Amino acid sequence: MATPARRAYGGVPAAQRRAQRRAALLAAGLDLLGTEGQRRLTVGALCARAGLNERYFYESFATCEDVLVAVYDEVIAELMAAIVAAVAGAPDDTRAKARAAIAAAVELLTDDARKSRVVFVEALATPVLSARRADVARAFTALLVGQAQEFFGAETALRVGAWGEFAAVYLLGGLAESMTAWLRNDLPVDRDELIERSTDLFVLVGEYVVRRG
Amino acid sequence: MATPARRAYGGVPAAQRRAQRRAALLAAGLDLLGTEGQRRLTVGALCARAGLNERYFYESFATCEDVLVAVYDEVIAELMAAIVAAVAGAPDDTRAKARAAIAAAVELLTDDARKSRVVFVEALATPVLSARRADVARAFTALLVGQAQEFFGAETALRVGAWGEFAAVYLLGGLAESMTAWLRNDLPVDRDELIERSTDLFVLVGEYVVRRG
DNA sequence: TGGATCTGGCAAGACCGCCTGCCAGAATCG
DNA sequence: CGATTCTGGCAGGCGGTCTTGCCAGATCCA
Repeated sequence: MATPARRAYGGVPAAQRRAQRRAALLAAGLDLLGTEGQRRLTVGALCARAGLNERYFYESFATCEDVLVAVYDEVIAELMAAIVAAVAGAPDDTRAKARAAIAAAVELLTDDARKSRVVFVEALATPVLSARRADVARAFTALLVGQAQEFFGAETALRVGAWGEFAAVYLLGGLAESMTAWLRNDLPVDRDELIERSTDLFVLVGEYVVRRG
Repeated sequence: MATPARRAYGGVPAAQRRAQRRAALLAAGLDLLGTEGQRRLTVGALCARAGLNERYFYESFATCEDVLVAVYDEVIAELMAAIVAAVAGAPDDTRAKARAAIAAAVELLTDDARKSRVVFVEALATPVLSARRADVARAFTALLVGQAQEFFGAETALRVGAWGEFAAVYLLGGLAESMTAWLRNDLPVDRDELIERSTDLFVLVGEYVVRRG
């Protein structure tokens, strides 16, 4: 902007108006990305859905890719926070912790199909996001392995090593695929069964890895 | 074409030339889709990579989406054929059959990273392909459930039902995620271990479903 | 050899998205 | 009130893609 915002307008200070516009763009970004997909995430569509003039796009972002990244990071942060909170609030028991984490993820991502599309579909296809998704996958794998170590003890953890990481990747991939299949109505179970049976598989595989590692 | 091909040229009959051009476009399509992604799959790029004039695109396809679908179908057909052949040639034993199928899929998709990208990435993001991918996922799930029924018997299969389908989706999702993680060098195992450990998990989950179904 | 067909190259017109710049009206501050 | 700033709308140059049409040279068939 040639003339940076300084003055209050409509009783709202300049900094807050900027923040509101940025938030409106992000909300529009989640909407577009989660329904139409990355191909339709254009400056024009974004501003039209946000009810803003195109000029204001460049006030908050330089390119559409920046919006892509910001939307993705927002959803991932929300997901991480929900999982961490759920695990912290669950009873001190392997299965209860696992169930709480799975339930938090499933509920967040199936309550809002846009978020699930962002995480499971759009994150893969765009170059900028795929690198980020790899980081996220590593983080979730580490989180899962770390949780398992807390319950099975550090000595067993040492034995587990690559096997544990491999199993964690499998479980996360299976959870992702089962969520997308469920959202397509391709899994003849209700959401509670989805959570319960996923927990069963997490526990089964976790115990198997410890036993055999 | 205003004047349909009739005459031989360069010693090659018209129908064969058409088929060669179509095949060249499909090869270019796999190349572009598997490296650059759907965004770069344009008429111009396709014909440039195929060494053809843009006019010839419309001889074999009406839109770029048609190329997308043809490339995807080709890869899936190849994958299905490799799996079916591997299963048919394997010893009559649960684990051997499972291992053969997994090895065939892993080898085909990791030998050619373009195919893995088409199947695991591009198939999700494009509307035309995502519907197709859902069909493919159902087919693979049915194939896996069917194979399991052959070994555990029809009576147990009846008990298994939705549980078996759910577990099959999980295993296929896990296999997909582990392959993409392996291709990113995020799994500290070699390809034989990837196959062997995947087989372990398939057998583990399969037996669990039958036991508990 | 002459006419028909095949081939690659090219360009034009249309559409779409990007990004900048200009404008008039509304709201604010001194 | 007057000057400044904020706001939405819009137009235009730029680049990319699509699709059709034309052309000249190469090749084939009669």
